[in-house]
Amino acid sequence: MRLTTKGRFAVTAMIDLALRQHQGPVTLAGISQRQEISLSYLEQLFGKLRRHEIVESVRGPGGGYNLARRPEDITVADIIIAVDEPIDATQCGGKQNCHADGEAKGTRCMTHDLWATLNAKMVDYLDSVSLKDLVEQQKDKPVEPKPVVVVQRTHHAA
Amino acid sequence: MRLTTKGRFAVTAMIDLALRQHQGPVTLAGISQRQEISLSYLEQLFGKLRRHEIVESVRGPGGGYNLARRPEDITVADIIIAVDEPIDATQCGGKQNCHADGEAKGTRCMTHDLWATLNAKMVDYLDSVSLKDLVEQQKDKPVEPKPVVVVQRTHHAA
DNA sequence: CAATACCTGACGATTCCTGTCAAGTTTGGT
DNA sequence: ACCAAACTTGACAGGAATCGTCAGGTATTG
Repeated sequence: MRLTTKGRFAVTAMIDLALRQHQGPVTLAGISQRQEISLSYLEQLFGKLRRHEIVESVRGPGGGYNLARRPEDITVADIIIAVDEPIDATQCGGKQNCHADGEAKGTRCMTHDLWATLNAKMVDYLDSVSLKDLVEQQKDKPVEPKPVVVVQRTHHAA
Repeated sequence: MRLTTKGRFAVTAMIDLALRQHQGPVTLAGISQRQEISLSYLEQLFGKLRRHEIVESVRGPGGGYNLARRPEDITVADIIIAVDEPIDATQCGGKQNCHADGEAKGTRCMTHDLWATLNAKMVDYLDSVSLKDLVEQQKDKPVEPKPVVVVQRTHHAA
């Protein structure tokens, strides 16, 4: 799983959509204005989200996008995977020399397990966060001035 | 924290280095051949790793790179941060409109917490894995008799 | 007709990865 | 001791891919 700004934009847009969808279809133009994301980029993103059946579109005046599922059934992982699509496995996914012989036997695919585990952890976490969580979290603390917390070197308590 | 193939290459190379450094300095040419990473790219990567004092260089014939610290004191997070350097905070790190006012008050920096938390989780995990762990993990199960997965000759693209 | 989704193409900017060349350091011959 | 060669790092240039935007069009529906 790749983690870039693309996924961040998609999640941001989806949160905006989730916040407003009770008012009927939400237009991309509105999201564009509120979140300061270019309309063209949103179109690309929502094209992918629609094809992954995360959102549904309504055409014509008064149209826009709706969530295709309940907010609690849409996770951050769903969104990121939808827009980042070309996930490669672990460098050796298709290559035949992953556990191949040769002098580099041990070293060739050493990173396979590492990335697989890392990827699993990330997906695991992102899949545990739903749109509903994000929306509610936002409502709980609207604009709280919180001190910058530096999370560092803590032993992972997964 | 960004997660791209760049970090993966760096970690792969560092594992190769960790495995061989007891034989003296390890050349990038060797790593390039064994791990199939272009020499030029390795040079750039190790330039950053050296400036971050993760590796040390020895010039001249017989030269190469050594770990600057013990394997157990070098984490995957160190490596990825070294080569990916331009970590942005969370989109609003430097912007003043993170918790700014305006009509989009609630939605503007909604993703701040999400990405901050995600980032912390990732760094947390990556920081819990040292080079020593990776090397030992590899030695534990050298070539486990795992069922050969289907060798699909898809586009060899990454 | 107007508003909206939806598609295509093109574009600058940034990043990814490779190729080539210059500079430094040790080795070995003379 | 000296010079040339071999080996290595270090730095610059450039193509390839991606990122994000812009402009234009078509289709659908109120």
